[in-house]
Amino acid sequence: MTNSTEIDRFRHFNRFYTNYLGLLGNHLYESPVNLSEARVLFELDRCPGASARDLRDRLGLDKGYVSRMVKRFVRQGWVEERASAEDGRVKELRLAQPGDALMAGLHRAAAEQADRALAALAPAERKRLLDAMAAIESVLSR
Amino acid sequence: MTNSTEIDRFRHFNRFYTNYLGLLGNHLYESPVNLSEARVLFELDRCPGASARDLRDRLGLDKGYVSRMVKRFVRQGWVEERASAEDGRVKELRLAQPGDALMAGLHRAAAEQADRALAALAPAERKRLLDAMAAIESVLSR
DNA sequence: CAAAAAGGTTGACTTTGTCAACTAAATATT
DNA sequence: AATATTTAGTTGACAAAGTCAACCTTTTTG
Repeated sequence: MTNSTEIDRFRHFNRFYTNYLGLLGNHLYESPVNLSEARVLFELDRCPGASARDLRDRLGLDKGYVSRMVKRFVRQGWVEERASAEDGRVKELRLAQPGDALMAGLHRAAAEQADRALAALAPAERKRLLDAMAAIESVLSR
Repeated sequence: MTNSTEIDRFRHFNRFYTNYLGLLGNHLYESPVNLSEARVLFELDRCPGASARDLRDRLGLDKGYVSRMVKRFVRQGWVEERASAEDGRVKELRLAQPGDALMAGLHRAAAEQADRALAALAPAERKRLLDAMAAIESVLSR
């Protein structure tokens, strides 16, 4: 059993950061996609050729939800699908050009927002923040 | 304009932690409340006597959504409301005993989950994680 | 080959969240 | 003091987000 103040600190941060991300995330408004959709597009940007299965595994989304989402993205021309050579059941998904453009816009908006958040900090604090983020990720990604 | 790799690092962490919280948050399943509801109850636990207005300000929720949520909580006996002495429009909200019990259960479940996450780490890593969390919170809460 | 498992689709549905119009109380304006 | 404006909360109607289970097809396993 972990020390209970450690548990409290851990939980406190998670609440804090849930709130913080909620504030940030609201700026995703005025975009044509919601958070889950943005995550899917982002994943396809990062991993062209991923399958719906990959997406739902990596992002923890529902089967039917992803299926419909992808279908809509294809209809909108953002994503294209092509049958996998190895497995006749799966479709490889990748961003089509309009999807790239959309992602570029999302990236730009997100970068501007990140910039605003970081620019408010003194250089030393910014370093402290980014080092701490790297530390967390390094500890938790195992 | 912030250094672009700083922006990338910041955004990278936010994506990473969104995923991480998503994984954690799914354990809130098998609970009778969803994330927003849990946040509201948590806030009432922390700040007895808060108004619906306080809740929607602090948590960024919709007026009508909060109103209905509170109404349901009252019906379920989790929350009690009493008219404010100073302002006839507002109702002071606080957890009733069954709400306290519910919160205790949520706290216990969340603590167990946190414990599982932390117990998987070596003491040195755990310290590194918690220090990093404290650093982030201290930098960002200004 | 037959049976079981896995990827994906679809219809029906629930949950979650939003919007705008409204009531009543408080505050500001003349 | 009377009127206008603003604010807390409520409500109906609705939209968005997400879930569930049945189903078809292809692949894998026994």
